[in-house]
Amino acid sequence: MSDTRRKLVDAGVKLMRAHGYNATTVDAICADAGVTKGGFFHYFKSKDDIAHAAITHFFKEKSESYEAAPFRKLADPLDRVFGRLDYVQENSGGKERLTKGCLIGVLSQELAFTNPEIREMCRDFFTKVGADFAHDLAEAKALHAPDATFDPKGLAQMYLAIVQGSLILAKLDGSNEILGANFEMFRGQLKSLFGVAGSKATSTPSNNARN
Amino acid sequence: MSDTRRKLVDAGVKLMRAHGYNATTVDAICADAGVTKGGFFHYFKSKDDIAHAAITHFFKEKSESYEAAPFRKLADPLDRVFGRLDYVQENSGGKERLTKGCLIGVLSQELAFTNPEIREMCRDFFTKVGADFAHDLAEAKALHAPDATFDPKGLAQMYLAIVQGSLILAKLDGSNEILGANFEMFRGQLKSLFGVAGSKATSTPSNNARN
DNA sequence: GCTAAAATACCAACTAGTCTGTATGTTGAA
DNA sequence: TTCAACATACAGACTAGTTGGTATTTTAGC
Repeated sequence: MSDTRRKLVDAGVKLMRAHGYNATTVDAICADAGVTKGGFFHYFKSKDDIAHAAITHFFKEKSESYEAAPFRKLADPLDRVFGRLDYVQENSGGKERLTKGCLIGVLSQELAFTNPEIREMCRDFFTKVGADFAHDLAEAKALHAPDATFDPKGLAQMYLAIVQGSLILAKLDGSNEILGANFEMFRGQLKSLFGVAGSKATSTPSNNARN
Repeated sequence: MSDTRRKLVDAGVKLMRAHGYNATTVDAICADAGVTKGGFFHYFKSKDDIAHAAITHFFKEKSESYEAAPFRKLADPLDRVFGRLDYVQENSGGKERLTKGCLIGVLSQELAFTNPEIREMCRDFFTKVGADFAHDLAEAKALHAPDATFDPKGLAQMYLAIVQGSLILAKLDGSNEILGANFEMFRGQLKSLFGVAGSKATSTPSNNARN
């Protein structure tokens, strides 16, 4: 893969994450990547095209990151559930001034009603991320709370909404504290649903990251 | 207040809700309102200016709507808590094809890093909506669960995140079902936190709206 | 109560600048 | 010499905002 192309995609992801699709100009992407217009249109046939590439790249990067994350190795699925939340928090910027959001969330808001292709790509992203989490939740339910009535897929959707909503609020505060606070509540809800009294899940090694 | 100005603001709210700030052109607002450019710039000194007016109008409209909502009249604060959720659901579009989101959520995503004034207006909106809900939550806590450890303000923030996050996901689905599902989960969490066994809150007259 | 002046409410056409995308040129490697 | 990988320059469309005007309403003097 060409180095120039990669630079352009990186710049596209970075700028669109921060400012959205419409406010990100091709010139700005070129400037950030250190490439001229000719170089840009050599690799992408339109601005729309680089948005597709940005989403694909963003998804791939996140997938690989989460695939290799420490919580994946935990044997107990419920530990993986809580471990995932810790991991998301650790990788969400922390305390320094927040200057980016979720690319998919931003593009969804801006283009869902006008760009069906991008809408489907965003939908696919959330479907896959949600299904991945739901998988752990279902395993954890089978193991720890087989008689509970909650729906793992519904819980995963709730997780997605909390993340995306928290990121919007975090943008306004310029800090990601809100994500941590909301995750802490979500953990409580999960513990309640899984019948964790506060001993099992809270004492696992991966579940004390508070950033 | 001039009728023309009101038409422009209505068009601005409508178009920005659906497409965001940058994708909404002044010409489009004028066309939707049936006014020419000259008319527009007679009432607003810039595009930025009408965004301010749109936020103010949106906030005022929502405030009045919620101030007059039926749940306000309920005596028990916990009933008001659940009644508010019902009310939000009822007024969030329902089943027909979704063509709008939350103006404040959209503008936050797009402008939080580039337009400090609008960022503060959005922040103010969420602060006030959150405080309003937190007020009921605090009263409900004092009455029903004085020994519980949860923080009403934190719960209200969670509520805001769930709404905003659900609206993003709803845009992708073209339906608001996800908001209903997530609210149902949130109700469960609230019941758990307030120690409602399923009898008290679920049997109140206002808490069975499922749309 | 009438009228002239002034302010308000708008309109149509235009400007200056920005944006995406194209057409054409250059360069270095195979 | 050919071709991929860029660069430069520019065309065409679009956008925010301006200008200069006209119709309508409001105000003020008599």
